Formats: sequence, C-alpha cells, structure tokens
Amino acid sequence: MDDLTELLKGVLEGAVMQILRHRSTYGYEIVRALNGAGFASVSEGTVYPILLRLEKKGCVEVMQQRSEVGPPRKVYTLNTAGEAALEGFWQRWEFISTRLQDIKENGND
Amino acid sequence: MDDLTELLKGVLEGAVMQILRHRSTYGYEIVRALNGAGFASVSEGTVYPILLRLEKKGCVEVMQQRSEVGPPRKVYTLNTAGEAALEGFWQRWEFISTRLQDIKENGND
DNA sequence: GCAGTTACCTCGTAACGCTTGGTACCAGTA
DNA sequence: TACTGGTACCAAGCGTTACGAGGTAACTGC
Repeated sequence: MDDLTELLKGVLEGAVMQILRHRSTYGYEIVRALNGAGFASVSEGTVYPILLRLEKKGCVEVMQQRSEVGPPRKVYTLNTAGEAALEGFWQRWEFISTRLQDIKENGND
Repeated sequence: MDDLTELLKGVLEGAVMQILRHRSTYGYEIVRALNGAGFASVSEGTVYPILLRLEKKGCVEVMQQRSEVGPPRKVYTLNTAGEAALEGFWQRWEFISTRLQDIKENGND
C-alpha cells in the first residue's frame, strides 16, 4: 500500500483511543499493535505525540510502571472524557463514510 | 456535526475526483455538490486549491467555458491518470476502513 | 450606474503525520 | 568492563492539507 499519510490524519488518534479502550497500555506497545493491525509504517514518532495530545486534552490517565525489560513505561488508561471523545470520533467517521459512499454511488446530483 | 477538518484530509480530493468522474464540471458547482452531499462546511477556499492540485498532478483536463449567468467557468474533466488516482484513493480508503473496523472489533491483540 | 449573484483565486493559519535525532534503562555476551 | 541490541520515551522541524478571510471579475436586473 502506498502513502496513507493524508488519509490517516485524525484516524490514528481514534485508533489509539480505541486500543486504549480495549485495554490500558503504553506507547511502545501501541506502536506494535498498530503495526500488527496493518498500519505497518506507523512509528513511535507518530504515536507518542498522539499520547501527549490525549493527555493534554484530559482523555487519558497516566501511570508510571516499572518494566522488567527496559526503562519504566507510561501506562495510559482511557477515562470518561476519552470515551466521549472516542464516541465522537466514531460518529464523525461514520458520517464521512456514508457521505463518501453516497458520492461514490451517484456522483452526487 | 462538529469539526471534521482533520478526518477530511485527503478525503476531499477523492470526493472531488469521484464527482468529476461522474460528470465534468467546475469549481463553484463542486462546492455546491459537496455541500449538498452533507459536507456543509466545505467552501471555495478548500475546493479551488484541490482543483489546482489535481491539475498540477495531471489528473484533469481543463476547458474554459462561457457562462450565461456570470464569469467564464473552468470545466474540469477527469482523465486516465485521474481515474487511476481515484482508483488508488478508493483502495487506500478501503484499506484504512477495514483496518479501523478490525481495531474497533477486537481492540487488536 | 449599482447591487447581487456567479465564479475564480490567494494568503495565512492551524493541525497532523512522519522523519530524524536524542536520551536512557536493561540483559546478554565477549 | 565494554559492547550490542532491544525496550521505552521525547523534541524539533518539514510537508501537506483544510479552511477562513479577502480580493477580482463577469454578467443580470433594476
């Protein structure tokens, strides 16, 4: 798959929130989860800013946790505000999806 | 619907191409088509740059056409390269859609 | 003439993904 | 001890995009 960059704008934040909703976890793990999900080219330089943004927006709780195999991890948990934001994300996604489908089907007149 | 800006990145170019595939038309009309399709907040300042981009990329042919109700129109037609680009867009969209659905369903482990 | 509509374009801003680079902790090995 | 590689985090800067604000120009009807 060629360059997804532009289409990924906004999407990754939703994806990260969804992953966090499923289970609390940390940045490095999220990168691997996204890679495993098919977003092969998503790297740390992309995910960490997203996590910082989510933290700044108050969508997540952060907990420092010691690791056995490396430096301490920052474990993120989606809170109530985060769940609301995620809900909003899915609504927007749904909205765009259906409009786009409409346009695809009848070119829109 | 609140702010779609970020999620629209890349999407609008595809939407414009799809509209052009359905019928050759001009900028002002495309704005109205998008508005009619539900993308209410999309304005000229968004669409004209997209058309210039498509032209620069060689995805469209342009024809000046006199109007009965105002200044001359620049009528855009999707060419072969444009159709290929549109095809690529739909593939990328499909790709992201399914991956996102996966993540939504099983949080991705 | 003048206003209103149609139609085009440009500029500046903000957001986001991504690359690059850097820091630091830990385990294993030579 | 020194080196290597994996884990884990963060910051700075670039390019692309959507979008609001503003400007220009053609045509119609009053």
